[in-house]
Amino acid sequence: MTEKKENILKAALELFAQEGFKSTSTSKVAKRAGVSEGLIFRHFENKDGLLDAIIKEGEEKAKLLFADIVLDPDPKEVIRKTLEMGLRMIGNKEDAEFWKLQYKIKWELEIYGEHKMEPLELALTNAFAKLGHAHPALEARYILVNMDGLATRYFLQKDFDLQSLINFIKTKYCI
Amino acid sequence: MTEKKENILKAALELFAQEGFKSTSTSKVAKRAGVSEGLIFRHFENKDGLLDAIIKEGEEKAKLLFADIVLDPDPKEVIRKTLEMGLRMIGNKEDAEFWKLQYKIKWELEIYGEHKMEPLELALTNAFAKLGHAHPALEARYILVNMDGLATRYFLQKDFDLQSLINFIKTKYCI
Amino acid sequence: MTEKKENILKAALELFAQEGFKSTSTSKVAKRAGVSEGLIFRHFENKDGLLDAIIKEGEEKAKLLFADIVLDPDPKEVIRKTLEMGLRMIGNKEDAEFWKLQYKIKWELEIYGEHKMEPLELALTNAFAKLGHAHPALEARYILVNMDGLATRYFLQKDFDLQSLINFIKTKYCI
Amino acid sequence: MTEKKENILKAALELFAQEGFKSTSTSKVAKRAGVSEGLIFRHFENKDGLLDAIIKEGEEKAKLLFADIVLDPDPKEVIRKTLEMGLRMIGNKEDAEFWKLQYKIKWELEIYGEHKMEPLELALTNAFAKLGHAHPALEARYILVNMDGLATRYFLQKDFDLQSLINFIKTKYCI
DNA sequence: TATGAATGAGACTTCATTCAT
DNA sequence: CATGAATGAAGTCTCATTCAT
Repeated sequence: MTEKKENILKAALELFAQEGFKSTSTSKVAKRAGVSEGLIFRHFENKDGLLDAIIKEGEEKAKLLFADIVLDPDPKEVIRKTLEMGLRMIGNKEDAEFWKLQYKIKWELEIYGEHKMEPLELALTNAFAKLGHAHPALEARYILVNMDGLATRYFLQKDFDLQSLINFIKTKYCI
Repeated sequence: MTEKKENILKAALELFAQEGFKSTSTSKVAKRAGVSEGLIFRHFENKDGLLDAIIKEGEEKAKLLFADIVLDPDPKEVIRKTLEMGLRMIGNKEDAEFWKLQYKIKWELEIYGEHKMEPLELALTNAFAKLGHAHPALEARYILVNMDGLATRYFLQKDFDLQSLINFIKTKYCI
Repeated sequence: MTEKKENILKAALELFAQEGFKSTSTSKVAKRAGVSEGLIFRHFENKDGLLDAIIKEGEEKAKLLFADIVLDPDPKEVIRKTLEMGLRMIGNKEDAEFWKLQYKIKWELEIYGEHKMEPLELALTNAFAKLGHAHPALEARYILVNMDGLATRYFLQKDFDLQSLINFIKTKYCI
Repeated sequence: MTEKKENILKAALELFAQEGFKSTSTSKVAKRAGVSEGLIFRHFENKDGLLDAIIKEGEEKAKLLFADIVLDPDPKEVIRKTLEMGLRMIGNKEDAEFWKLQYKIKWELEIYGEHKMEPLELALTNAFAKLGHAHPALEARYILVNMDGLATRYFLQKDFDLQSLINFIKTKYCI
């Protein structure tokens, strides 16, 4: 991957996350990447191809993040790590941008990509079962739905206090 | 409000909800509304004005919905009604479209409109306080964050079972 | 048909005939027509649509031209008119442009449109049969192939003397 | 001439003949030739240079073809060979492509290259004179115009029966 | 000789908006 | 109130050509 190609990906990620996919013109991306507009098409064929490349990169990131949670044998840890996933997602500016884009894209393109969450949901179901909960599958889904709610708020509500709400939720799960 | 003006609003609501604001051209709106393109601008000045009109209509709807909840003196009822709000939102096709649009717009324009939720959050805080919860404000926020998560899933995940998850949450609040 | 729409058709005909379809940009057409580029697409949807419109106009013209020949009961007249068709095609600048375009398009798009010639070929076959020729169908085809050759030369060879060659051919058919 | 240079010429000939000069991008040529795009410019300077090279090759081929006709002392043979030239042009796929390109180029660039035909026209004039025709120059031109008509039909009309029409023309010249 | 990344100009097309009717 | 022709800016994408390697 050449440096310019990486610049394009980075610029596109930033702009798509800030202004949305449709609202970001390829010329804006090129300008921010310090690159001729044509180069975008040489490397990614399409504007859609550029988006795909970003999403693909995202799936890799998500896999890594999930792997650490899913493979933990301690059920309490699985739950704790899931809840803290949100905080890790926004640890640095680049990560935050990346995850914000994931949600923006979901809404703009209306694809949830539930299959990506499946391993995590299964691991959580398992964890809740081990801990003796009556409806482990529902508990698992519930906690993940929570994460979507938190993301919605964190990314859209300027002064949203993510940290304290996550702490509060943790107390609910006795963590 | 003339019939044509209403057609425009209806067409715009449908299209904005389906394809997003940016992706919907005024000509598409006009075509679906069975109206000349110019008429949109006579009635709403610009495309943004059309969106504003739709959002404004939305606030009215939301106020009505919230009023019923906020004014209930029974704290358990406040919580129950809040949880069931989601089901009411999607009772008919038009309502579902309307609420889906609200979320799409939020993500596309990145305005959460937290002020609209304030009365409801206060009422919930109050309710949890009456019921003796330790952190009524956090409980209130938590439950609303949940609603956003549910909406995210319901609108984006094709086979999401909203009903059973709401029922499950109700049991958590002993309702 | 508004005046501007006609200007577009006229400008496009001229430019397509002079420089070819592919080599003529829509912006050039718009400029020559004294019209905004967007208007071309409002009226004709596509650059291809613009070409189609021109071709369709052409078919009408050709029909009129052929009708006069085909309907003549005198076989000698049918042949004479066919041979002189070439001269009529180039009677004025606009007609010449039009017919030149027809040939340019044929070669650029590789569609001969043989069905358009069928009535004429039949009429000629008939005429040669009446005159007692041994192979009327071949004579008919031969004379039409000649016309294509004449057009090729007339439009591509700067100093080609169409008139005298047509006169010469006429003597071959004793006309 | 290196192998790659020949590949380029071959690919360009094929593509220019199929899709036209303007419609064929240098990148398409490079791809079909299995060569980097830059190499085209190293060998031919520009796209026009590539076309020139192809045309120049064509003139050589035409010279060879004409030489055999022009040098024949028997006037009947000159005429016969001229008439059969068409069939020889399309003997194999590569030849057909080559000659088709010559015509496509003529129409796309509007250069007839009449000088190339001059020797042949003179030889034909001579032949018709020897045979005692009244207007040998016109006869010569007429027969060549016919060839252009035949080429037009053969290359553009899918089901055109070249052979039988050439045979028919031969009978006209008592050959 | 040969590659392939990179460019800049320009192609076709869309779209919000204006305006005469 | 309503139409629809018309515009100009901007959007996505293509392409001949250059250049460092």
